[in-house]
Amino acid sequence: MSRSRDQKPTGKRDTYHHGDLRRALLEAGRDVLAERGVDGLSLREVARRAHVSQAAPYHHFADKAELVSAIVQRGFDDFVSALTAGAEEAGESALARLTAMGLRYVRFAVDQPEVFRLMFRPELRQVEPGPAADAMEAAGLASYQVFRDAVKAAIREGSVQGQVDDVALAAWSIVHGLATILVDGPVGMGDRSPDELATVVLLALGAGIASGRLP
Amino acid sequence: MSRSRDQKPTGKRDTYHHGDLRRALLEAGRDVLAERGVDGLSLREVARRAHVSQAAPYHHFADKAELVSAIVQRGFDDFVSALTAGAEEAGESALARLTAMGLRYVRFAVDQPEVFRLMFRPELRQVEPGPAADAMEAAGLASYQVFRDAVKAAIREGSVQGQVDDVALAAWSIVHGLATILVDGPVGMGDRSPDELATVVLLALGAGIASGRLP
DNA sequence: CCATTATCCTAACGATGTAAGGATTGTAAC
DNA sequence: GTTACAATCCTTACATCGTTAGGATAATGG
Repeated sequence: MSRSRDQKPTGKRDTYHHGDLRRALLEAGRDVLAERGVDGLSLREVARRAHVSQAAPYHHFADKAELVSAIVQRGFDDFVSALTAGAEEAGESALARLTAMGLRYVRFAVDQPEVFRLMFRPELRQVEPGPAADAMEAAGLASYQVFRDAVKAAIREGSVQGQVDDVALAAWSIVHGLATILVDGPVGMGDRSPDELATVVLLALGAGIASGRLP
Repeated sequence: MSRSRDQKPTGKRDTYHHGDLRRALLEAGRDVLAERGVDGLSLREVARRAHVSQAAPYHHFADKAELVSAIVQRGFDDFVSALTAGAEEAGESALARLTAMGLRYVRFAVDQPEVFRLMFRPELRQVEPGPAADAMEAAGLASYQVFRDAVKAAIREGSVQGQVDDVALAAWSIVHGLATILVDGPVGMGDRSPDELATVVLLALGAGIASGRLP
């Protein structure tokens, strides 16, 4: 009743009368996800951490799916940021930029495995068709576009040969595959670091898409 | 009370007094999984389909996790069978056999997406340490070994160059990545068939691991 | 200042995973 | 064949979850 009145230490409160619950729920959701994994992510637990009742989230998210979808969107945003940041660090060479993106891709997965898993899990994308679904779809496509553009630049640069979509698919596949294996894989990778493994894999593919032997 | 007495049309009944519930539960579990996906897979629903009470499964599986783990084991068995069958069809060339396995890999994922997803989902592998966990671990490793052996043969044959583990990781990554993208992917693949896409991707990698440019 | 609307809470429903205790049936020893 | 034992199954119950309904409170617009 009056408890929710004296809980402003969380920070800003720019929206309506209590606090900006939406953002608080999102943050709490990300925390729970990172701590307890996908199965431990319950709406009630999130509400608990935000110090609100179990039904309060329904004023900001239609579903649990919509909360999850918001977390996923945020994940894709960070993902795209990481990829582009990696590319910019890499300098001018389009091939080097592409490789750097691959490295960041794998690192992102290893650093935030739970978010990464959620991002590529379709049953969680079964949110009611609407703005939430569209936004998540767009976020996913955006990250693919960043990757595809880098491939296109490398082809234009001449350091890579082949059809854009073919090369992009191959590059996306091998990087996504490694990331998935490192995160989910039943097979241990010895004591080699993710960066090391990513380099190995990218070199293998790089030799292929640079060799001009593609149809 | 007397209903469970006259339900023998399901087939064999070689175990204890009612029917061989364990097998029936496994089959029902696979059905539910294929029909309603991972989220629709509940122990109670499985029990319902087997015409037993909700608590009956606990005499054959300690957990829901143990049922799932059994389904996953079965999945890995079928998976290994599919891979080796593909290899045998491919003839003598070790490289051709490796490629054929890649194709089967992707096909398996597309044909049985729900099972495939479960197979590579670690939070479902969080079953209590014990025989069930060990069996599932072994099943996963077995499928990797089949793949790795094919890589080793191709290297011995001379059609592929590089360290076994490096090449195996690259090959597994690109194939697993494509499979995952086709099954989970946020990005549509146009109207090209999985087989077509798998060929493209495998060629890209093949050119790399055959080029001798690997470190 | 007042009505409207947004936000939040309490209470409840159905579904789920799981445990406890009792009933029933197959197996085995006599 | 009868009797004891163990395996199998059922009913009941509890905590948790997602979600809805109806009522309280506080911010906003006129």
